[in-house]
Amino acid sequence: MQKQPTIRDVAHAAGVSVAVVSRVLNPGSGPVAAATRGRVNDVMQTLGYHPRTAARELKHGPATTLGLLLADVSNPFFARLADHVVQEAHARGIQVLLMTTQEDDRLESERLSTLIERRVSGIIATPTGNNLEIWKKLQDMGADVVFVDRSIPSLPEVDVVSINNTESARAATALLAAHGHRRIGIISGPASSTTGRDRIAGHRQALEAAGLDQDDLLIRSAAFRGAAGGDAVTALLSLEHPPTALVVANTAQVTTVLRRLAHAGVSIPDELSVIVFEDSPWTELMTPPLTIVRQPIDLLARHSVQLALSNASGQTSGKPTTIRVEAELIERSSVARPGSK
Amino acid sequence: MQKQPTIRDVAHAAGVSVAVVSRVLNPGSGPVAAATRGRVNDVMQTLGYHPRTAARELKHGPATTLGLLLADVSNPFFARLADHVVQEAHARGIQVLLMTTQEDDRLESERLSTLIERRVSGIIATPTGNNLEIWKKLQDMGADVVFVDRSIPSLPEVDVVSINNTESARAATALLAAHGHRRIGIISGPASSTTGRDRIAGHRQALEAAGLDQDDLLIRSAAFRGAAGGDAVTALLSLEHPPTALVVANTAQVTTVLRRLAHAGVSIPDELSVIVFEDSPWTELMTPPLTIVRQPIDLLARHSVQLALSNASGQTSGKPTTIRVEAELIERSSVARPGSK
DNA sequence: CATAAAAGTGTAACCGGTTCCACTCTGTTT
DNA sequence: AAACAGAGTGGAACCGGTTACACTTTTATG
Repeated sequence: MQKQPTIRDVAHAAGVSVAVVSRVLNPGSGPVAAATRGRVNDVMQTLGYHPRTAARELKHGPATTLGLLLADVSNPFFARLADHVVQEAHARGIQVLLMTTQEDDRLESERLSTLIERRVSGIIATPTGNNLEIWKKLQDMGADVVFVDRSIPSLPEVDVVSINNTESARAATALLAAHGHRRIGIISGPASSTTGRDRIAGHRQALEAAGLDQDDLLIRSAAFRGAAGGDAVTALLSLEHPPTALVVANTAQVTTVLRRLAHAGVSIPDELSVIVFEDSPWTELMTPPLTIVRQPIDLLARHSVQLALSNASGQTSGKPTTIRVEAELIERSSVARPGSK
Repeated sequence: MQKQPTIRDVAHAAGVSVAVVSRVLNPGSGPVAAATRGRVNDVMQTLGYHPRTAARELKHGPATTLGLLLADVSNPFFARLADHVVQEAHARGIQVLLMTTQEDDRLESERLSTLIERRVSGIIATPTGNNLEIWKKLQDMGADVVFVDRSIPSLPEVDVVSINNTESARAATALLAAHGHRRIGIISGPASSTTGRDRIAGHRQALEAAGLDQDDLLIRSAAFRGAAGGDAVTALLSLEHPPTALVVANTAQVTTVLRRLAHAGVSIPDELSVIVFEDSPWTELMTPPLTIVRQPIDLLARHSVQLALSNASGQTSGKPTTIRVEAELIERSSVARPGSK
């Protein structure tokens, strides 16, 4: 990497002071004669000058970088979220530092340290649920943290953008109940996650509204990573009274669940009706096409970026904002009446 | 964001000079008495001190940030690539600035400017194919550019990591030929992309080796974005002599192709044998499970990061490196003998 | 025990921008 | 004609780290 020209090189070559060059660089920061501006611009062009972000950021904090801290990006849900966040940020001239936690507390805390050292203007994160002290510290430092998808109840001061998990799960289970199912299973996220808990709560609401028994054996919490979804399926199928319908409310485990069902030779929807929380184009290509809960990822992203940046620009309303967007239940063909087997 | 403590605050509180604090911060940069080190560390702890990356980067270039410039991250292929790149980078203490081009030259050039201004230590990119001058300039600046997945032939000086596209497509088409297919179609990426061209070349090699006619009507180039894949399917199906087998060599268009086939009521593999370049878990869940070409994304990522960083550390071998990893053809059930209809 | 070598520490310059303030030079107002 | 506003510019301090160098104190060596 050979030496790049600095602002002083440009100033010298253009026969002006660095202050003038800086003003050319930041229109509105002071007056510059049109002729001078032209000359400076020409020099910058021929010298191939690019101002260094690092130097600029030394003065003021970087209002130009956003930290995006996700569990992982292999999961298409997070991938699409990342894509939209990046686009929203770029549209505002902001760059995104992407980090992943692999759902691991220790990694999460390391990533957070890095973000603190970078003095990023905002952080959008799917928290693992631990590292409470660090999140609190970040808040005290005045960092603009937004939790997306999940949240941490013991940190009520943080802005949150998520889908209405309770309602989505309620609607899914209600649909199955309406088809006449009386034993409806659910495989949700870990109980330590708000998404996991909220979806189970919604499920229970629907059961109660339909006047159905609440059999805790039909409620399974599976970790986000690994093959926990498959194991939950096996457990459900080997029950004395297995479910006739299943809500897969853990997006990260949908494919492992379906694989296990296929291996077990369970036919959908004849033997088992299925609704999945997942919006991949593949769900429609399955045989039968799957009934899904679609999460409006673009909205999640837009609101998150907006919150992270509006806070940064000092519009601290004081109260933390919680935005809950509605998911959409899309009926296809994986739900039928029970007992058609 | 309230005022954060600086190195001078720490120095003052610990009763030492900033030089000592800096040495504590960077072990190996000079001697510090054990007692002093302890005291300084304690002070940093209680003050909640975090050194600012921006200040550190002012001195030397940032050997700590990598630019990752992808088409988009909605595409699971790029998403998994991003995931692995981030993990590899984190393992080396490097952060990743994620940017997307949406396959748009103008956006690409904007992103590149940003990366130049940040003086990132390396760039891993899937180039759109344009912006030749900027890439060249980056090279002249001594930036460490690595093209991954695709490349630009007129920039032979850049390191490239990709799969062996020609061989992968050849193997796919050869498998279909071995099953007795004589009219084999291919839907590949745009002719402007190396992946698109190379896969078509491999396809032609296989046809020739099998002694089959080369009917250009069976060779379709579809853009990466939009629904071009579906349209290509329609075109192929409405041919006077439609193909009996199809290679979908454009990962971004696999689902649009399959959707169109489903809508057209084409049954796989009875009416049409299919091989897709795609490694989603969903391919195995389809009816029938799809025969696929699996791309070793982890290897692509590992090699890219390695190249981007090894160059950065001054091990410029002089000659550009090209690493080609082999894809794996995984036979499942979407290929059968023709005419079983 | 003399003396060289090494350990421990502090001062100040530097990285490359931004910005406050002083200054000059027009053109305008009374 | 004096007073003044404001455009245009430059000098120098500053942001928060790193580091070359000078200096003092220990420790090792013959």
